[in-house]
Amino acid sequence: MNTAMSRYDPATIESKWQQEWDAAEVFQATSDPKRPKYYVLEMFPYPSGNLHMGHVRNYAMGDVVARYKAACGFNVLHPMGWDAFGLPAENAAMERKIHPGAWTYDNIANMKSQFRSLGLSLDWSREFATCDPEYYGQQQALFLDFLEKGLVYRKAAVVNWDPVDMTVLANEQVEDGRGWRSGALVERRELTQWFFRISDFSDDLLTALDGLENWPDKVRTMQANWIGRSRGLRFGFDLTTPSHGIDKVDVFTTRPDTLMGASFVGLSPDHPLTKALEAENPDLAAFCAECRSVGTSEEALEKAEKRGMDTGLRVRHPLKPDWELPVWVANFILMDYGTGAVFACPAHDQRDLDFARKYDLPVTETFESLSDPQPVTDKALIPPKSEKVRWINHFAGLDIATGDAAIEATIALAEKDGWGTGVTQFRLRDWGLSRQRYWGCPIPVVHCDACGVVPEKKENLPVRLPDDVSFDKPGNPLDRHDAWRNVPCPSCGAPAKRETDTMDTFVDSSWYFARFTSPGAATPTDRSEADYWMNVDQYIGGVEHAILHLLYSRFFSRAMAICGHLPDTAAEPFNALFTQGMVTHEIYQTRDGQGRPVYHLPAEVTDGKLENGDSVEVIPSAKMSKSKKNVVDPVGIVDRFGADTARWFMLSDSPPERDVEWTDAGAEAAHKHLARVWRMANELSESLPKAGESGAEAAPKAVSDAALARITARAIRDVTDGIDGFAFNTSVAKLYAFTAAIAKSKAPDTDRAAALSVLAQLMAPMTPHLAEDVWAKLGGTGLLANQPWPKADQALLVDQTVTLPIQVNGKRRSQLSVAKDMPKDEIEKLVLADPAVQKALAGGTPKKLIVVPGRIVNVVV
RNA sequence: GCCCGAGUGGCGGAAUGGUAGACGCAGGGGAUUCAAAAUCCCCCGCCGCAAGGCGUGCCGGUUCGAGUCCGGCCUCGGGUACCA
Repeated sequence: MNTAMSRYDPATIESKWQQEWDAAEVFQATSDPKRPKYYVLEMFPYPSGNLHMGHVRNYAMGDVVARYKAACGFNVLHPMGWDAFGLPAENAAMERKIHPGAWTYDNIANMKSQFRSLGLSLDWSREFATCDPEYYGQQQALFLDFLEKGLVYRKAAVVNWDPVDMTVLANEQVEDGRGWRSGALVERRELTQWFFRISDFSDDLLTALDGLENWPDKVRTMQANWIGRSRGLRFGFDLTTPSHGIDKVDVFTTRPDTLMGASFVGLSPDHPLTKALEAENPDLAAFCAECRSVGTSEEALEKAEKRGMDTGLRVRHPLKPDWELPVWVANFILMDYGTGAVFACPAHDQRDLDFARKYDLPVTETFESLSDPQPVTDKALIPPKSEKVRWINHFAGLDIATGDAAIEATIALAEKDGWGTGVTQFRLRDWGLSRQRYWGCPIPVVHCDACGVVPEKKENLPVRLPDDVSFDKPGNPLDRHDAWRNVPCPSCGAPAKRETDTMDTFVDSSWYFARFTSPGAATPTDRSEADYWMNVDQYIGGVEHAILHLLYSRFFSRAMAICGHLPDTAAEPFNALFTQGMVTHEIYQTRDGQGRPVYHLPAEVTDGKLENGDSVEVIPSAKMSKSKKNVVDPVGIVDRFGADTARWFMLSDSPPERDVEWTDAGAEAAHKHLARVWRMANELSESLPKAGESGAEAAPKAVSDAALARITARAIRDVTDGIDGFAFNTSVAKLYAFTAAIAKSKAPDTDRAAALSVLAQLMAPMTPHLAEDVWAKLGGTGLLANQPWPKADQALLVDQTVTLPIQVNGKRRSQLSVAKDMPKDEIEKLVLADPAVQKALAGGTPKKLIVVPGRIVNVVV
């Protein structure tokens, strides 16, 4: 026997079958109205330079679905591209003096070759990068269409400004209120920026969530909370003395029923009245400057210590004009929500209560608990709005009522008496898309002194990014690129200037799925292709995208449908969503001379020690990240074990929606198993008739051995159920068991070969190269990638007898093997005769006897 | 801070409200081998000699029966609108 031929050698078989698939163009998708389509998409990657294990897991899952659906007869679209604009390229440009485009395309080339080694069933003919002018040009066309439909507008908004680097910072570039490079305290600066009118769609985006039945509930809940519809009252507090031409402070509240518990009126540091007061009050100005120095992120604002300052102004209570309330500026009031001003009711709001205690402001209860009437001390009384409470001196005459009823009564009263209006408010804000950066899609407008903001003409698209830029100075290189900026006005022809802001990269990823249906089209989409392929039938990606990316994409699909680029049926673009967990790894750490942590790559650590013998501290698993050096490079794993092993391991053990820990031992076990399957096929192939010999055409078709046939039928059912239910880990477990059963079976080799062929088919979505090799060795005809999915023989799935566990008082004491359809009374007789039951009864009769047919028996004594 | 998840043996995990721990790893024992690697077989939640008891992050509840449902916590993770 030739030893080279008797060992599982993934390097050889993987490249062999990849070439076969390419040559046969198995994965190229062509629209065909006569066939049912299936569009499977994994969130496309950012081209950071290298694939990581999270990618392998994500794309292995998508590949399982794609290959499985193809085997089930669908015309499958499974494309791939690159989310290629973004900050890291500009950082690389600054740090390494390399053009962001060159850096990005190098990374893409590198990652693509890594992708190809994984043997994914991708249609590479549809590949594009969002930084390709052909792509972003169409994105600019979409922007102009949105502009025409009134879906985009400009308004002032605040950004993080680094006064030393003279540049706008992303939230992640702000650390403890300071710029990450300069260390300077950040300031909030107001700029005029472009916004998508996503908030016009708030109601629709919220109610349509109900129809997304194949989305995880958690994602729908998160989106619903994010959109945040709330019913409340908008009304004004009159100032006792008008200030700076302002005589009234408008507030929005979801708890107007607690108005009699009002303690003070609070203003955002960014409220117009605050700003007016600041000009003449240096203390207030200093306080507001401090409030603004924490940056713009909601997290930083909310986590900051709750602080405030009395403005000295007073307002009248709308229900009792002789009741005056102080007006405070407080750092926890957001200008972006409601009116940027609130009234505080400390008795029924924890944050207000903490604030009131700190500044010694009054705390007045407006209702008390029915079950436990206690005065509020340091814990606000906040029962569910559906719970009945006792009202104290309620202005609408309520006594015992729920919060919900009191809110509606208050709104009705306010509207009747004309001092307030019931409104439905959404938390969702319009989507600011302007970015003061180079490496993004240019916003295709021109600023003309005479004509104002003028859209670029569509025939002039794409507005290309200039290549000759430098990153040696802070700020956006487009701002100082006069040759690029200075253009004639598209409308009047006079000298004008291009917009130098580029688009948020979330725009790029909000429609790429639509572009994949016709990546070369001269318009954003080709409607016949989009009509055929949309929607995405299965979308797969990280749960970290649960809100922003998915919500923006839902908005974009609606907007594209309005502009005619997508059918109305694609307003919800993703029929089913699956969110997979992260890949984690232990972290290995030592300390340097100053006690600072030093991290080490897993590859540098053997048995808890470095090469020089130093032992490392093992920190529990965390998401793989470069800075913690707990990354496992897929390239190394593919070189060592093959792509099939990497894929198999990433699909085994952990449920796909949960995090998975990478361990070397697990990878080795996966490899061992694949080698075992290959070996079995190799051995069996030698005992089968060789091609050309008599009987060779009688390649294995069906398993005739009764026991093995039953096992095979069950394996088909169980593995299929696992794939259908996105429980790939249980499919893998069943495949392990099926393999062991074939190995143990005493059935004739032809039967075992037939069973092994089925195993290959079932493994094909996960380990496609190995499966092809086994299939071919066992005499399978054609490419396995083109074979239909095996069908389980239903007759073999039915059990004739069933084992019933017998519980006494809920604890298992015995069991009983009975015919599947034995009547209840017969089972009861057998149960009562059981020695363990007899013993428990001790001569008495059971209080209760529960028989759940086919499942369990419980005797209550 | 707020929103959303997750927590089961030494480890990853399985389990329509119905025998907790499938399958895999690690560990132990054995077979094969001159020896090893590789491979194959068996055992394997904890305490206990045993009978038996205890066990799904913690406390309580519903139920004949709870890992699963409900209430209250704890810890870890994701998001928090300019990271993608």
